Parts: sequence; structure tokens; C-alpha cells
Amino acid sequence: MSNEQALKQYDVKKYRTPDGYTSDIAVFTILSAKTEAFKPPAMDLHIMLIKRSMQDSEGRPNIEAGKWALPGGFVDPGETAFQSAQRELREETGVDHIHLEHFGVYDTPGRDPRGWIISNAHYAIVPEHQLASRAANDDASEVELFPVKDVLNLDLAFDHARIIRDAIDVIKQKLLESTVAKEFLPEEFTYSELQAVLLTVTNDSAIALDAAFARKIKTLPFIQEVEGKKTSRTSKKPTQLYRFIVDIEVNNSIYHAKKV
Amino acid sequence: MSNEQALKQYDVKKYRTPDGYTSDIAVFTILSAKTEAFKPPAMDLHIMLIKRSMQDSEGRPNIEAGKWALPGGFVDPGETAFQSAQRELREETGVDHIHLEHFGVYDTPGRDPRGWIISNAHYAIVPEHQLASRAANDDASEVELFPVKDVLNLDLAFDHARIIRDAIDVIKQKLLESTVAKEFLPEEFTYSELQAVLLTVTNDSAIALDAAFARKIKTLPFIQEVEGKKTSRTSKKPTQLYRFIVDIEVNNSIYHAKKV
DNA sequence: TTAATAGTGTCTCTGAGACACTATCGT
DNA sequence: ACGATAGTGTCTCAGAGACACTATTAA
Repeated sequence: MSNEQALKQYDVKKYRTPDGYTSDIAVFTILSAKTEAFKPPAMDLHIMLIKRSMQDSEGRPNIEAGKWALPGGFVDPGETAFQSAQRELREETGVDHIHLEHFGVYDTPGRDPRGWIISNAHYAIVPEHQLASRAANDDASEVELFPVKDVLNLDLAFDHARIIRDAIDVIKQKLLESTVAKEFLPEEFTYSELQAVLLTVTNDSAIALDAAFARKIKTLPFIQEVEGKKTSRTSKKPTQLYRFIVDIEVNNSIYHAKKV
Repeated sequence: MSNEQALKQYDVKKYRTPDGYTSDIAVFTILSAKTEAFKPPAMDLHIMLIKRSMQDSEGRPNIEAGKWALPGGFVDPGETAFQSAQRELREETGVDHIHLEHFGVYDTPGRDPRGWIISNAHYAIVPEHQLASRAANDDASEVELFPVKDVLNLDLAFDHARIIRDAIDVIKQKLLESTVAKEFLPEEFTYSELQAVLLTVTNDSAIALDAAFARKIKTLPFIQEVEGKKTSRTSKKPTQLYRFIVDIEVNNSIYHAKKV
């Protein structure tokens, strides 16, 4: 192809280019407030942040030192921002094979004092038990989980307040408008467990009222009963287990009736 | 703040950085197949592409010359990708103040033969009449509208086939799951005009059947009747006009009943 | 009068929502 | 037996969908 000719004359230095390309990850998890026997769980949505060290790995003063920030880092040449987010998450928290999704780009000039730096924001959903092994690394002096309702009161690095606000909005929407709630739950779950997850983002009576929700879960097209299988982990009365049907198409049209 | 110290020692050249940062825009419009008097419109969704010139503006052979591509270009330092998309659209098509939305980032290594080039994809909705003034500029030898069902058979530049496929999926979803359909319609419209827009992306009987849809439009919470106002542009019988209610919150939860 | 679009009348069926009631089991 | 969670029985009401019917007007 004639691209070869064109490429020979192309000067990659002709345009001024960004000074950095990064990925940030808003890691969400749901903590059970209490885990008593025979009780349905009470849950609370949390986000994981790191505290930026005072010095970087080479002992020099760090940018935005001492502030709380989203985990993340520079994208390596040869990888995509998404792959970078997966890698950072694996390196910084030891978590792999979880639900990770891109949700926005942050490139407002001046957002990072180091220069023209573009960040790709992702959200991740990590079941509570997978975060057991979390640990601070070079660049972070602390790692901590914050309830989403408090997190915006912290002293946050860069424009991470904005990114975190967006991430919270996105996950609240996604929990209700898609089946990602399943990423917070075991393979098979009771209606009260799903209910507890959804109640972290809504107060709607159709979900909050036990009788209503116990009935509704049986009519949802993307959830099926696990025939004849029950558990006693949430109640003395054995409780029916359900599972999400994978790969079912969810129809969200605002012009259609709910049921397909 | 102590960031100043840290910045003095920060070397912006430490990391290998991208070779380019661009915006691409998938411009959608809806063409009325026929515009007879007293007829509801028959509509077809189209996307605007440019044909890349054989030479660039300085007379040298162009990359991906002769192929069809999305309009777009390099992001200038000091602007965001979104602003760049607005600017490109204004410069290349003379269109301004229209619905423009970011929907994805394309950064797979090797997607652009010129190097490590990151593209932000946007979609735009342009009413048919605003595209009257469109014209080819330096970098484009032709500008043309293609029906979305044919566009993927063209010889497309870079990874634009993938971007265009994603853009079509996104706009089909958005048309049904949000109120962007209004961007294709006049301020006040008849039920058959809205119906024609929606029929470009779905065949569902609830929308396709006149009687069903004429009734449904009156129950949609985000649409209101324009009291006592009628038009005869689509039928001999004067037809009720409707308008979208702005800033109404659309509840798309898959766990809730449709009506709020 | 006809042809075309824009509706309405009426029926059936599903399911939402509310509230009272029953079921199960560990303690 | 009790207390707590997990349901079910039953009623009412709204609205979806189907199909036949009526309404309005230009030509």
C-alpha cells in the first residue's frame, strides 16, 4: 500500500503531544455492616483509595504528597489504558479477573500540575473477601476503604474529587440499569442479599419492602430460581436461592413496557 | 504547597508518551426518504464520512489516502478532546451547538501506522437541514452521507470500522434509552414523526403499530402535549403536537416498574 | 365520495402495590 | 412458645396490547 511512502515523510514530532497517559481505577466493594447468623446482610458501598507517599520510589518529594487518590498509573507503551488498569489493579491490590469498565476520560488542561496528562477512568467491582490481601506499595503509604457518602470530604489529589463523584454516579446507575449487581454477590444468592446490594444505591419502596421484592425477583427475566436449592445463611427458614442468567439481553427502552 | 518542590524535580520526559491525541466524530443524521405533503415521514439513519485526500495540505502523500474515515483531528494543547471535537465539527461542516457526546477511547497499539495515537470517539446528532452547507476541506476530497446499514462495506481508514460499529450500537441504544431522539426532531412534533425516528433503530410492534404508539405517547412521562396545537404537515386530519419535557429524570432501572 | 392518516372504544390479561396472613426453624 | 425471616392470598388499580371502529380533511 502507498501508506509506506506517506509514512516516510510523516514527522511524528510535528504536533505537540501529551506529557502523559494514565489509567485510574475507582475500586468499589460492598462491606457487610454486620454478619450475624440467620440475618439478612446490611450493606454499605465503599471505595478504595490510596494515600500518596511523601516521597516517590526514588526518594524525592512526591507530587500531591499526603493526599488521598485513586489507584492508577502510567500506561506503558504497547498496552491499552484498559490493560494498564488491569495491571495496576493486579499489582496494587493483587486482584485479578474482576469486573472492570472504562467510564470516562479526564483531559482538562491544568488537571495535573506535571503537564498535559490524560487519564482514563475505570470502575472496578471487587467482592469484599478479595481485598483481604491489599497492601500499600511504593507510591502509597496507606490503603483504605471509605463509605461513598463520606469520601468527598477527604483531601483528594489532582481532580480526583470530580472523577470519584462521576464514578459514584456511574456505579449507582449501573447497579440499577444493568446486571452488574451480580459482581457483588455469590453465584447463588437469596432475594434479601440482592435487596441489600440494591439498597446501597436506592430507597425505592418496590425494592425496600420485603414482600414486594420477594415477589418481584421471580418475575425478573434475567434472574432464575435455582430449583429446589435453599440456604439457611440469612434466616432460620430455609430460603430460596437465585442466580443471574448470563448473557440475557436487558431491554432498557424508555418507550417500551418493562416486560419483554 | 509542597508540590512546587516536587515539580522542580519532576522530569516530564521520564515516561514514553503517546505520539498523538485525536478526536473523531461520528456524525449522524436522519434523512427523510420521501417528503410528500400529508404523509408521515419515512426515515433512514445516516452517518457522515469524509474521503481522505491523496495529498495532505502541504502536498505530500497522505496517510490512508483515498479511504473513507470519520471526520476528526488532533487535539490542540490547551483544549480537551471534547472541545476539539466541537471545533473540528465546526471547521469541517460548519455545524455548531448540536448534541455531541463522548462514547469511547481507542488506543489499541498499532491502530494507527503513524505511532502511538489515542483517539477519543464522539457521536454527534445533526438535523438534516444543518448539513446543507457541508463541504470538503483540505484533508478531505469528498464528504458523503451513508445509510448505517451499508457503511461497513466501505474501505475504511485506520480502525474506523470498529469505531463506527461501536458508534452505531451506541446511538441505537441511546435513541431508545434516553431522550436524544428529540435532537432529530423539531421542537414540536407529531407522534408519527417520533415514531419514524424510533423505527430507524427498532421494529418492535409497540412502536411500529400506529394505534399502540398514538396511545403510548400520551403516557410517556417525558413528553407532553402542546395543548390545542395541531399541524397538518403529516396528514389531512390535523394532528396533535407534542414536545419533550426538558430535564426530566428518566428512570431506567431494570428492577422497577416502568412508570414512576 | 374516497383515500389516507389520526386517533378512540372496548375487551382481555398481566402485573404492580398494599396489607394481612401463613410457614419454618433455632433458641 | 417466641421471634425473626421468608414468603403467599387476595384485593384493587393501571396500563399494555389487539382489533374494530370513528374522525377529519384534500383532492
